[in-house]
Amino acid sequence: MESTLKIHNSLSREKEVFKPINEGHVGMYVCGPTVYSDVHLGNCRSFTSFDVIFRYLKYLGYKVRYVRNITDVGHLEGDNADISAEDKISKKARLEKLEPMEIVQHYTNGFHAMMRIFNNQPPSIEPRATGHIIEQIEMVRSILKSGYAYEANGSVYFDTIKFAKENEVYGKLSGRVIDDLMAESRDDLKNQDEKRHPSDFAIWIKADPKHIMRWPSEWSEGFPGWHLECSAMSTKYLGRTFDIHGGGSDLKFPHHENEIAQNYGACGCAPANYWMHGNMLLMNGRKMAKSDGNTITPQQLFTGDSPHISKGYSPMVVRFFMLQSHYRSTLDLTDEALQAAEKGYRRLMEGNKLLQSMPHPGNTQAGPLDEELQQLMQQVKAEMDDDFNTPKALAVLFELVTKINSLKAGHLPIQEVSESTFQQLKKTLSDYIYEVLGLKDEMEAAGNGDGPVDGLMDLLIDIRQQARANKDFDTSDKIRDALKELGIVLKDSKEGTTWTKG
RNA sequence: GGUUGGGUGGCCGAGUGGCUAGGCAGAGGUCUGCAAAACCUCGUACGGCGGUUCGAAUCCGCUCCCAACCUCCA
Repeated sequence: MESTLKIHNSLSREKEVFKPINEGHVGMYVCGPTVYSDVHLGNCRSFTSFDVIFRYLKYLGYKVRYVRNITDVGHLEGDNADISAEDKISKKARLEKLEPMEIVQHYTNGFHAMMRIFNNQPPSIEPRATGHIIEQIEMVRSILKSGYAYEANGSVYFDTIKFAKENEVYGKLSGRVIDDLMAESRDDLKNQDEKRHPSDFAIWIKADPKHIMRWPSEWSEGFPGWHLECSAMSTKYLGRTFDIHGGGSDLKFPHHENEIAQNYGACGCAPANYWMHGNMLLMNGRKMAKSDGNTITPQQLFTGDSPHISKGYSPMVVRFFMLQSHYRSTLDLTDEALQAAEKGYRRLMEGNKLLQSMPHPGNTQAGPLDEELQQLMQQVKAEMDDDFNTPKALAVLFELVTKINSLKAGHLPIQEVSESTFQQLKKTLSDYIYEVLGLKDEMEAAGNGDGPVDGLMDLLIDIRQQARANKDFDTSDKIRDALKELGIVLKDSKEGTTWTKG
């Protein structure tokens, strides 16, 4: 497979030509959610970005194994979390008087439901940390064996200083300066006296007596540290070194940096060739934060039940809104921007619908327009090949929509468009909109539905046409206005009248 | 304080050393019974100050501001 795909690699901070380890196959690991609360809208953006990446890789013909984990143990509360902190799931379970696995199940279900609402495809494998305790213990053993970890009071810590001294890789991804790291004195340890150095992190944590989640091991009854699950599960399902590792940019440090250290520590090799990081979602130019009220849940966004927005926006409008920015840029969520996205989304979908309903007249001869269309279609792919540039790809799709509308209106000569280009255009547009970008048509289409509505609409349109023919504009406008009240918009054209919802 | 990434027209958002991004909003026009939709035309935008260059929003330096992560303080 000749690949022209370029991916921005966070490790090199440059766009690199994508070369998979196994020709035609891609192994991709994306850090999934810690299921201790409802999905955050920012997470939805991140997973949507990787969904499009997953979709496009498949569109290119790759056989993709997409692994996205569920973290259901090990992620600790608080900053610089360690032995003194509490596991997020465990804490929630204690507060709500539920089994930890009830918490996990509840929020996993919610997460899945939300992914479906955003039309994100499920990953190929979705492993859970608690389902891979054995693999994680195995990995702790390997790291201990290679000398990059030490045991203290039943917990096991990764020795970052030793690792950093002996390997060039620590800090490379996040740009940490190792000298600064080492310069931190032992006085910084405070009550983390089990650690030899502040930057060391736990890979196995001895459970204190009141901790609910615990598994036996040779070091203690305890649980694995956060970061370890991803190292263990990516290795298990994708191999020691695989193609793409993704996640939100907030995971670069410490999570991904430590993951890399663990994998090197366990097998002496890099986990992934390409690291990809999505950027954050802002609202009104500031970060979303519950503390100052600058936050909105996906549900509120859909219903409009929030002081930050004037109305509800459908999931596909939100998805389209996200796709209009590049995954590596921050995206500012504002009411105005969402309104613009809603109109843009509809314009795109209407354009495609119109195209799909247009017949080719036959007897045409390819002219300049034919070539122009061919060029635009190639450009869509070129934009996606350039580090999944969805905003540029969309811009080109909009140029095609303008052409389509002009063809329909007779402003552009359809005689210049060959049958094969026309069919190709139909396929390209719908492939990109539905398969690659993962948009869905939320508007009920006219004409191809079932049930009595279509018949009723035909009748109303017919009555209105007659009224117009009789210059009875009171009646015709009454029909149009009343339908508009019901959310149905009539569109008149030379060929007749069509209708759309919304 | 450190690391990383940003500051683009009314809003969102691409991009690039000289050639139209795109969407939305706005102005004018075409079409229409009137609208809507659609099409055509229109905006001398690139945080600030210097520098390099024939030419910079795009490269360099300084400065201000924003965000994420980390650190410090509490």
